[in-house]
Amino acid sequence: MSEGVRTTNEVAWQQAWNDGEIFASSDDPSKPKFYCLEMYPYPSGKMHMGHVRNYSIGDAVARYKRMKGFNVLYPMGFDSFGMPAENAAIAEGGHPHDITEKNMASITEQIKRMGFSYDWERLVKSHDPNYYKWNQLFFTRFFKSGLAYREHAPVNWCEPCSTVLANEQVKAGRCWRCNGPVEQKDMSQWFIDITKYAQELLDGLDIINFPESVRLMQEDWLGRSEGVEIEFGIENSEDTIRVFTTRPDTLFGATFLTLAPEHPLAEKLVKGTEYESEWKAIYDKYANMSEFDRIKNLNKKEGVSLGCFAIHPLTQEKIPIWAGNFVLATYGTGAVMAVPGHDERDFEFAQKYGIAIKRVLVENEDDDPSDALEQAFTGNGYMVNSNKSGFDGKFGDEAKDAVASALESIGKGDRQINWKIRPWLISRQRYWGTPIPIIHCDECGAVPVPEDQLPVVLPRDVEFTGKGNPLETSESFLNTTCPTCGKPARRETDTMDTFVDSSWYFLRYTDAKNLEKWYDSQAADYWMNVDFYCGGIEHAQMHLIYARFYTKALRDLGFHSIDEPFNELLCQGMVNKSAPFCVSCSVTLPVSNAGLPCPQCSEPLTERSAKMSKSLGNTVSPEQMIEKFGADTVRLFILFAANPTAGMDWSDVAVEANHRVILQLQTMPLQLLEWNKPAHDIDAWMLARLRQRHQQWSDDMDRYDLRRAVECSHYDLVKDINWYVRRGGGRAEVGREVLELWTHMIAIATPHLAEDWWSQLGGEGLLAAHILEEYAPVSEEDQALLDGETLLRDLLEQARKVRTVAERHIDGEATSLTIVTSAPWRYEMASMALNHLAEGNNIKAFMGILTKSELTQGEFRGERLGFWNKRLLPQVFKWDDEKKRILLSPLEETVVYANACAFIAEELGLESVQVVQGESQEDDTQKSGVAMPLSPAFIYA
RNA sequence: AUCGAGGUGGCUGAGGUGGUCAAAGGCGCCGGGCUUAAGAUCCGGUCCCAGAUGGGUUCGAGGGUUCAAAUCCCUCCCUCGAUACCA
Repeated sequence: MSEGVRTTNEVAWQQAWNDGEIFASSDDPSKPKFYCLEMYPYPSGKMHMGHVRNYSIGDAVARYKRMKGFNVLYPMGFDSFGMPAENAAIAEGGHPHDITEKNMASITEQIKRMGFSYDWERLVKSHDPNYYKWNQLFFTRFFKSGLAYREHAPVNWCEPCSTVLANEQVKAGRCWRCNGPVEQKDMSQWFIDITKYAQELLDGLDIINFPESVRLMQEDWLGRSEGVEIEFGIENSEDTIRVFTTRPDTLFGATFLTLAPEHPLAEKLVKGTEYESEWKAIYDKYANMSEFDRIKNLNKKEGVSLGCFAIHPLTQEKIPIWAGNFVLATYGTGAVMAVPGHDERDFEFAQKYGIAIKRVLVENEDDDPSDALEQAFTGNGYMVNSNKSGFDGKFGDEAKDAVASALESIGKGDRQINWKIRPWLISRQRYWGTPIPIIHCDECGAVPVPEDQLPVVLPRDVEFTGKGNPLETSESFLNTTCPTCGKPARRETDTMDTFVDSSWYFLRYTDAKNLEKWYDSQAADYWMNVDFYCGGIEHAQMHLIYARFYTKALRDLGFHSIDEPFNELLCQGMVNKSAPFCVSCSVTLPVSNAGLPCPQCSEPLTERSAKMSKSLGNTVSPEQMIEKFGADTVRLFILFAANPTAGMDWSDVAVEANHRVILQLQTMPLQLLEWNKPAHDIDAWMLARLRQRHQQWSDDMDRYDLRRAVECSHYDLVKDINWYVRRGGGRAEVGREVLELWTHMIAIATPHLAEDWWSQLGGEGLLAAHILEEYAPVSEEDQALLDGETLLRDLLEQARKVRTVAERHIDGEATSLTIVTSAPWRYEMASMALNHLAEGNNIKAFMGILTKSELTQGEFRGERLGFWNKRLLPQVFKWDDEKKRILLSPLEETVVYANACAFIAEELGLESVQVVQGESQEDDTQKSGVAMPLSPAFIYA
């Protein structure tokens, strides 16, 4: 290593940032704010590559915005309540609190070692009573406003986790965390009514910048459907059955009604009849079946007749009432009108039980209404067979509307909107979460803990046996007095879902040190909403929907005035690494199988990239990588390997390559600061290039295209500088200017290296605190300079290619070169054609224009028209946009080359180089016919 | 099964209003020059066959439209993600 080149001491810079409190942020309404956030992690013991990627992206954005003069809030915290710590306590002894604190300490250290620019002062920990106190306060406010309530209802129970789960946490009938089966249990539980905000949550999706996939997932989850609730009378009964349908246009095809087995009317209708035992059987079978089993039995339609009849509201026909397993008690009214002709489920059911299938829609207007249905026709169609006037022939929305209106006019139907989303079940029968601040009193019922008695702190005197809720083992916690009547009472032992914690932590960050209040509403209004939120897509419908809901609910209670928490969401891709893969078994195997045949089929294995996981053993430890290459290398690699949203493959070779780049970059300040050459024409080019690079880089950063930004700052600029030097540049002033701006540009990915540069430059203070001045955009003169060098580089490449050929002809080494540029009329013809195309015209029409043009009159007509057809026409399509722009610009190729003759001669090792314009007076070469615009003829001698 | 997103050369990544597209750029790799040396830099190569500007086969597979398709249309396959009878 040459003298003066510094090896970056990353830890020292981290210390300096810390000592200088560079990243501490304060409210400052005079500056534009930027809130950059990553999803706060659960503190498992180690940082993994997914974290590193996530935070490398966020940190780059935060540093960029800070540099551009924004007042940046970039906080970090821990989602530190949750089951893993409690499970660890059960399995290994210890206390969840201690386990959590220990894990947090170690992961914090690792995160800090990466040099991320967090404001650690604002650290938020979910398990801190100063945080969860406000969970409790919000809950009591929700309770008072009716948004939170307790209800005895069937809920999802996960036995392995021994707690209930929210709907969102049941994935394919299994627990999102442990993948255990989920059963239905009737329990008294706490809910927050997110459904009140369903419409607003849906509407908000249009104004925020979420990835399309997330938007769709949330839309699906909210599940808005418009339809009609229809009332059916029951024969010989005062009762009625209401059903919800989105397809009122098929009402005339309803040949039976189906109730969920749990529907209250079902029991009533069969009570004491011969049908009771059959109904009871199906009720017992399905009412408590786990969701997982139910899904397994999907498509096995099963039902029983209830032995009575409903009255069709429009035709007064008698239609039988059934109970069926495929009707959900919790959606709509728990009852459906069955239209086997136009619904697949009803069709299957009707076929199985021999119920009539009636056609009431035809696909095409002139189709035969009496055609039998081979299968359900579920699309929109033209109404037929209604036997009433005013319906047949109507299609789609018009048909739905006609039926809905008819029902409304006789008071038998109401237009309604139904949602799939259910109230959020927040009770958990576990210890390690926020205690729900409720006291149960025999006299007064469920009473919220008064706000001045909050927080209700988690007690330490509990036993972690793995059975039941540990809170129930704490007598000191359980026994209390009723805040209303003062009599002995019991505390609620359920704790809150950890997603409650993460539903407002971003608000707490805006005023995290406040011990008196949840947060100051002005602070929240100043910082919110989050401008850039980066995290994994796995939270698309849990966290990201709860957080949006909480923001709205808290707004309505006057805590702030923000509608949406997150403006821009970026879901970063996964970090993968190759693992053995068997093509014929289509299975990925642990890395221990590398080099061995497939254990199942004995075929040789190939490699395939797969998500890093412990089970495959294809993980890479961030700690080891930092140890070996430093944080800057890891960050650079991660940002450069792929777009933030794309999956990326970990590659050891590529990491090393990036490390070499870092080593090379370490030498740059020394090199640039030693420049002492005199002024040169190329100086202006270098500065123009610098402006261009800065502009590209800023544009890329503004679009969060970090890969391209890093390519620009860490790769392209190096090449530019090499070219500058090669062209004879090396002026001290230029070196300084380049280095100053460039230092800022490299700081977003490699901040430690940048600080080294800054100190070598003698920059004031720490670079991380330095705001980049407005930088001039690329001017027209700049563009001309840039274009000129582009031409020159192309020329050299072409000249080299021709040379080897030429030297065989002249039978020896060339010593001189004559460059013959195109004749002026060729340029003119090219620009005419390009303009013609740019105006959106057809190229075929150009011939007509050409024949009338002055260019093709007189003695040259044949030659020039031939040139167009044979040479220029195909070439017109070959030029890329840049070349087209150059051709249309005033820049003269001949002048560019002529000014660079000495350089060309030097580059090619020639004694002399001349440039002549084709067909000019100086041109005695006879070679101008070969020359094309931007592609001159070369004559070596 | 349904609904999204997507499949481009070792990787990354442009292009996608049909025409110089064998497909930009970058990375990696290979060869060479320069060097005491180098991670620096420069030149060349990197689908196959040629080697004085040529030929062949390519943009998941197959078919179609066209003078012309990576680009348009159809079918299929694969990958990833979401959903799980929502009436």
